[in-house]
Amino acid sequence: MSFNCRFAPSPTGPLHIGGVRTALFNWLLAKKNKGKYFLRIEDTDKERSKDQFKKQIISSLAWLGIQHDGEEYIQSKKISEHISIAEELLEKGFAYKCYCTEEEINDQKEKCKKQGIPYVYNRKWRDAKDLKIPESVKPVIRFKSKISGNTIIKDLVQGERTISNSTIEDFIILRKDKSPTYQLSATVDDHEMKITHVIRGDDHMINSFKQKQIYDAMGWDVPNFAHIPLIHSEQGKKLSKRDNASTLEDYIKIGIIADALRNYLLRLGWSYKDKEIFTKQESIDLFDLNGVGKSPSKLDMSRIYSINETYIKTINEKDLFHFLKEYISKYKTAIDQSKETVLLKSMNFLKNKAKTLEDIWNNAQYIINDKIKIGVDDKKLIDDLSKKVINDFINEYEKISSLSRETLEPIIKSLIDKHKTNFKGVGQPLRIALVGSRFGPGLYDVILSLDKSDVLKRLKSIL
RNA sequence: GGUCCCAUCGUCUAACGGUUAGGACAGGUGGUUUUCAAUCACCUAAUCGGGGUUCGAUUCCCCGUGGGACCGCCA
Repeated sequence: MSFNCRFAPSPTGPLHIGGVRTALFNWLLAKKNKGKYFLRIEDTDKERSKDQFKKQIISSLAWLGIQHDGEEYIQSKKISEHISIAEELLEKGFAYKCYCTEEEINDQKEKCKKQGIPYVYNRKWRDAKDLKIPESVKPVIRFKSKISGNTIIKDLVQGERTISNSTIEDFIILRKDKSPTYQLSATVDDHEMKITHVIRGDDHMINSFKQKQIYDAMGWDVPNFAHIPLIHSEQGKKLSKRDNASTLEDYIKIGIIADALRNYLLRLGWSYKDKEIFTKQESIDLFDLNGVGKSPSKLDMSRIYSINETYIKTINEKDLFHFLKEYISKYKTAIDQSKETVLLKSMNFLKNKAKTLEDIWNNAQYIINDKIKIGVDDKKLIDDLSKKVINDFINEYEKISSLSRETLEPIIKSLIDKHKTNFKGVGQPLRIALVGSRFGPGLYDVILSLDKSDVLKRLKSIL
């Protein structure tokens, strides 16, 4: 059996984290089964579709490492084919022209609302031999939905789903301006693209029942459906654009790395035993629809940070540095080559205190900025004794010919003895002078990462 | 309101009729440490309620309760 999957977003806004997960699941299923994964841009809403969003969707997915097979499929280019299918359905008697005006429909909806009964289009023109066709009204084409019986979909995630056909109205497939609606376009395209597995959000369940009827009418094979539960906000509602941190961009901005987010999204709604960390290859090998749960899951920021931290500490430092550089070039100010060299050498300890790339950036500020800023509270900690300590350190430090942890350690120890204090009494003033804060990387790491002249300059300037 | 659906620690989830209900994140306590972090050890914490079926229900069925999705000439 062949596996053709697709992700079909509409470019009407930035790519949503829920959409990203849908794309991931489609990609995973295709890759696992040696099938194809396609990207289809559903841009038939001319008003709201924007080219910038199309680009953003493609680059976001690329960032995550989800590469689609072939060219992206642009739905708007296929409109004439969609229209001809609508006409075919009309000819074969599976669809009909409806001359109701929008006002007429709205009136009916109003009435139903007042009476508290559910609105269903009254099928006025479904079998309207006796009705006079109004000259002034441009018709829409409606699909003749089944009136009785049930439709069953064997959903790969949800199991067997049944709906009473009477609850599905005669939905519109061609608008009065002759443009196809989603129900038609998506169905025709999925058929044209030979899609075998449609993985999409649970909010599409009803659409699958409608679309199945189009497949049946055309005599086409119905694809397998898998409706995955939605991702909820912390408030427990379907994620909307108003929720913060709901677009991919928001996570990239705070310094989440792609593999970590991919791993997080993978485990949101899917699981494999007790395993938490999956390489990309493992996720392909182990993924299957049986592992997808049925209930919606909430976004958990602390989990994202935690997985990101795991990745930051696990991946090799060269790769990490590469990600950091990419991050800096996008969101921070550029740094020069010599600083980059120091940074690369310092990754091994800068990363230890970081949950995100932004944390690494912050930890590295004392390297990046020649002029360090000392906080007010930290400045207060520099008393006369501190200055004596710093001064003593300078004298000893200047004498050292080869700098290393081994040569530095005896100096610190002797200063602790001399001033009858503890490590904090010596380390804190030095760290403040060097980093600008009493918090920071390990003292030896700091001293060794800076040039000798730089260390002296910083220490002297505080005296 | 109508239709469809979901329900295990705060969160993500494991246990596909038999476990002291497991893991991870978060939270807490303690050890270590060079500040902050990290790390190590330990702890707290869940089967929504009620009925069945069964020798035995987290698991199967029914009814409540709670939550969600959909109800566009948007996709």
